[in-house]
Amino acid sequence: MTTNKPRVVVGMSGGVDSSLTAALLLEQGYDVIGITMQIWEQGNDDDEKGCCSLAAVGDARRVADKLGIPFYVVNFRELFERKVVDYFVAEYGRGLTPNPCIACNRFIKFEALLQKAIALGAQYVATGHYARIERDEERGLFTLKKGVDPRKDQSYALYHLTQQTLSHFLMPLGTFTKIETREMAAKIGLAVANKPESQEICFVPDDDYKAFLQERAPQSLRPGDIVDVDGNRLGRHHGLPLYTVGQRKGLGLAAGRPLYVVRLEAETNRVIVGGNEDVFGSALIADDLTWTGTPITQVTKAAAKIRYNSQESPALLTPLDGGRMRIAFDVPQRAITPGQAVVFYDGDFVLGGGTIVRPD
RNA sequence: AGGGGUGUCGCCAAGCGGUAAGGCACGGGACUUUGACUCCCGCAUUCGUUGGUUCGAAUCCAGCCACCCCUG
Repeated sequence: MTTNKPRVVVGMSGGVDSSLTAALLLEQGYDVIGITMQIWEQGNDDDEKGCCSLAAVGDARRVADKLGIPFYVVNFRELFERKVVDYFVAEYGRGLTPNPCIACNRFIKFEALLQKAIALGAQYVATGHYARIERDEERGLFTLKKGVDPRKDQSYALYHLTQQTLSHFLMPLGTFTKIETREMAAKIGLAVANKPESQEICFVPDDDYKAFLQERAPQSLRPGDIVDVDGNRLGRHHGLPLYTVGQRKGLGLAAGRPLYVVRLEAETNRVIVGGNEDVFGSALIADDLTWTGTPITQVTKAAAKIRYNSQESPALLTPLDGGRMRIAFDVPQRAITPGQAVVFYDGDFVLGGGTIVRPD
């Protein structure tokens, strides 16, 4: 009954990506086990969304059955609530803008799911992310690279991967484009081949995070002043968590020209607004740094990416005391947002990243 | 109480006799494994009000109303 085939646990969400991942690894000769993580109670289970939607257990199970692989459902609800949801709410409460997907990857997939896999006798965990994990034999290191499909590259959200975790992860879709994924999925007859892309925050109902905070942390929504960069009081806001740097919609201010959030001032509970030109900054301070390989300990040129949906940009990285890093961009960046992640690249390689503390 | 000015979409604002620009805000959609940005679409049968002139008025005339300024 036992074989020499390496065993891999595939995190199956019920979507095309993770489904094809399982199929591909099976084809490559792995001993594949499918696992769907239960992370949140979802009221409306006909609403498919999120990379890890509980609602999709049915789809995941059907794919597993079709592939003929063992399938399990694990309950990570408590952990998810603590590591992702609580973090999400707390960050907003501090006037920051969190990225829950990154926290989920870091604590749920890279830690909890991996532990589960090991407990099941697997050496690997595989996900349907569009990123490449390769082995650099010369240096004896694992590397994390961008996915080859520039439109789908998800390496940014994976920067918390380290040598330790990289050695246990497989992301076979990194060398394919989304189009190819769908074609392959259709070719082998996966019913989920044409499921729509996941999006929005998986644990927030109706894509309305503001209503979610309203219900879950109403005490964090304290009204305050909206002030322009010169200190003129322009209006009132309904609570800092409802806004983020660079935001235009929702201010309700008719100034003849668009106004954007320049920064959130937690100490005074004020939202500072200005013109688009006021939203640009050329440097930032980051902390909570992690590295995929060798840490950067001296001034280094690299490319840095400020948010999921943006291009990385050339910058000078300067290590500071206290585990911090100063990132100075060659070209000013729009809406440097505290709480978001900054990820460092060398070409296609992810070097590591950190959390944006503030513009500098 | 006199004199002057102004009243066009939630805000700002074109229009000056020929059948309501635009910006902001707002709503919807697209994009998107976070929040944003961006893009696309929508958004006054009606111009303070009542009459009048005219083939035809937001645009001309008169009364009324409201607000603003000045003088008392």
